[in-house]
Amino acid sequence: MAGINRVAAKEKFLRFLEQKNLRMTSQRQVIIDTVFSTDQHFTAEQLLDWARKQDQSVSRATVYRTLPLLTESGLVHEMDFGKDYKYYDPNYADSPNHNHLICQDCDRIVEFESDKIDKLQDEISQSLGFSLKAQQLRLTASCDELKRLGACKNKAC
Amino acid sequence: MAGINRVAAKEKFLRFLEQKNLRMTSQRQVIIDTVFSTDQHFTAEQLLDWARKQDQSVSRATVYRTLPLLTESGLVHEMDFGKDYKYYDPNYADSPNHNHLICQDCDRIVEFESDKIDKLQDEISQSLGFSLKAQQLRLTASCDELKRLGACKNKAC
DNA sequence: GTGGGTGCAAAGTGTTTGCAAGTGT
DNA sequence: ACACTTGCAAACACTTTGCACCCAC
Repeated sequence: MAGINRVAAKEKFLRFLEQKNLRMTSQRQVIIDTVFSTDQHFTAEQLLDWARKQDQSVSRATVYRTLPLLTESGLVHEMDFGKDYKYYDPNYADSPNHNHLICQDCDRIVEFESDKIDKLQDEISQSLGFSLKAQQLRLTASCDELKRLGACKNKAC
Repeated sequence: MAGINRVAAKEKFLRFLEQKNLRMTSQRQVIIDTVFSTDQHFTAEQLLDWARKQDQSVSRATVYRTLPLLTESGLVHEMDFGKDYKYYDPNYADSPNHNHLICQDCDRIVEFESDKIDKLQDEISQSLGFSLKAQQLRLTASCDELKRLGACKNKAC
């Protein structure tokens, strides 16, 4: 499903820039092209690599300066997967409420949604006297396939 | 409820050290005393401050070297609240399954538990082919009291 | 006595920023 | 033209580490 709403996302980002009186530059173009042509989670450094394959002139500084714009526009979310660097998730344009399961065996990240959990989160927030604004649910799990077969179809198992 | 299981936690940590052939030193003593006499979340730097009030000789290096031991022992959990530094939560000894709601208005952190959510998380992991090992749920919310009264009984509202 | 522990300061690592030059509108 | 942007490299902030001395067992 890589970048199924790529065009829509890019347009939305353009509107975001306009509304904040910011400019579309060739570097930003390359960066958002890169971001919205994948559905993988990525780090700043990965994004820099990818973008540079398309345009050598993109600098680390510009990547780091563009990422906050992307998160502020809501098209990309900053994620913590327990590592020392931030991950960015470009799939919130398509599925604004999704959650993550990280396999501790193979580092695979599975995205999932659950209306039931969403509902419970809302109820809990209300009962504590708050209005829910955002949520982040991260499950860490181990791969049944690995345990059963001694290997799974992913990376490092 | 600050440190209700303080003694138990300290004993458990002692056993953890023994089992790994590590030693109890006066600095470690001070650090764990400090950790288990609060139920607040804290940063490394805060812990250093607190510990130094009790014993000037505790160094930043020792704090940073002790924290991984505390997390490895399971008595303290490393938390990400979206800041640039790690937070540590000493309440997992008492409530191993709790979750967090962070108020975006006043930065208050509320801990809560939910059997229903725990159960759903297990079901979802199973259905995806994994066995749940750990979970982290973080709700970001805004304070109803603030909205209604223009102020809430906490810090910065 | 020996192997782990400590404090100090230097080194790391991911990220941010000041500056002078460049560029979209 | 003006204000926003860029690349570069230096600066940052938090955390980790090498080393010589110290101390718990």
